[in-house]
Order: sequence, then C-alpha cells, then structure tokens
Amino acid sequence: MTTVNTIDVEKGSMVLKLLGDKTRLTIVSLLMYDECCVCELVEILEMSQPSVSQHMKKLKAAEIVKERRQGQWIFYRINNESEVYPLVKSIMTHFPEQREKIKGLELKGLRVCCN
Amino acid sequence: MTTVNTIDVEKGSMVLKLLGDKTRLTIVSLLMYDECCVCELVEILEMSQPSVSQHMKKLKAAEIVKERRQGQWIFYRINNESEVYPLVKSIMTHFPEQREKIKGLELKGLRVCCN
DNA sequence: TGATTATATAAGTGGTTGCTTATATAATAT
DNA sequence: ATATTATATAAGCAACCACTTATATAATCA
Repeated sequence: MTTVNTIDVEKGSMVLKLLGDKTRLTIVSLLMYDECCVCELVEILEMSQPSVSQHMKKLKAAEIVKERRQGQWIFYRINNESEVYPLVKSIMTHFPEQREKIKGLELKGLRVCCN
Repeated sequence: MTTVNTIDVEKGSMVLKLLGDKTRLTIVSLLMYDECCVCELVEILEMSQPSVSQHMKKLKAAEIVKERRQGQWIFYRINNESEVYPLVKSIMTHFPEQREKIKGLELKGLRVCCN
C-alpha cells in the first residue's frame, strides 16, 4: 500500500483554491511540461500581462511555482521541492497535457530561447 | 506506467474550486470515511444548518456527493460513480483522515443510527 | 391534527477575487 | 544617455462567495 504524507487542511485548501481557477490550472498544466516566461503565457492564454503576473504572484506565494530571472525574462517553473508538490503533481495527472500549446508557440517563432 | 483518464479543465477547475474551501474539504474528508447526515455535519463542523445545506447543494451539483433520504434524515456520501471521483479520491489521499471526528460523535451519543 | 425535528431555500450583506488601466521597476539595445 | 522590452505593482470595480436570518418543505411523533 502506498503511504502519502498528508498536508494540513489550511495549506491544502489554499492550493486547491488557487488551482480552482481555469487560468491558473492551465498555467500549472503548461508548466508541468516546461518552464515558461510571462510573455509566453500571455501569448498562449491570450490574456493581459498584468493579469498573468498577478496569477504568477499567487502561485509563487503558495510555493506552487518558483521563478528564475534570465536577462529581462523571468521564467516560472513548478516548485518540485515544495511541501505541496505531491498534491499538485497528483492533481495534474488528471488533466490533459498542454504540450501542443507550447509546440504551437515554437511554430509561430514566439518561443523565448536563451541558452 | 499508470494511465489516468483526464478531465476537461472546465469541469476539473470547478471541482478544485469547491474543494478549495476549508469547510467543504473537511466535509468531503469526513465522507471519505463514512456517510453523514446534515445534522451530524452541523455538530462536527460547528456551523449553522443552512450553511452546511448550501455546501452540500454545491457538492451535489458537481457530482462529488450523492444523497439518500432515510426518514427525516438525508445522508450524503461520496459519489464514487462520478466522472470526477478519481480526481477527488486522489486529492483526498493527501489529507489526514477525519475518522476520529466521527468517533467523537459516537462517544457523545450524537451519531444518527437508523438501520 | 398539531407539535417537533430535519433539511432546503430565499434574501441580504460584507469580504474576496479576477479583471482592467495606469504606472513603476529593471534589464537590454542603440 | 535614451528608447525599448519584460515584468511587477497599485488602484478601481463588477462579479462572486460564504455566511447570516427568516421562512418553507417534509417526515415523524404524540
């Protein structure tokens, strides 16, 4: 039998509330596949930049994502060291992959690449 | 590798939003252990009856729970035939069991028993 | 039948949320 | 230095949400 470390209701319900928004759920779904910067998310979600930034701020505060600055871009990725990561991960297995949306960005030449 | 049937973002985010409320998360957590009627939940949660009823209405509308009338009581239980049940179930494994709260009710003689 | 018990519903309200527009900060390029 | 690009923050606002109180519905009991 598999044993899972439990999260307290307070913290867990906050994670669920945050993922209970279609936009944020899609963002996290995208980030499960690869890290993204804000401007890529703006493009994919067809939303305003401030709106996306505000969502990222909430996801970061809940330790669902981490950020990394690279030049003028800030890349967000899933925080897989977080206490809430196991919960986030097992939730996301129930949603379709968003890979093709990122592929679509690449085809349009809008992917931010900086290595 | 384990394959999971995916849920669309629309439906899934609704489930997450509903479970993103501390009260409802606790209710579902309780129901994972055993069915309960409204008056039991009122006792355990120390909330008003209309408030609990309104939460149950939402959980039922999202097919997270089912109801069963027995005399004057209405018992709610997890809807394990629902499309969203796999998601609900895997979320709930991350939260502590609520068994002792139901045990507490029994000790106080407040458990509704009707067989 | 009338009283009691369990539950649901309706209406009102204060707090929260997700967007908008405007502006600030910060890195890069010319 | 100045302009451009990327991101964050602030303020305002309409929609939503979880509670409250009051009332309705429904089953049981005396």
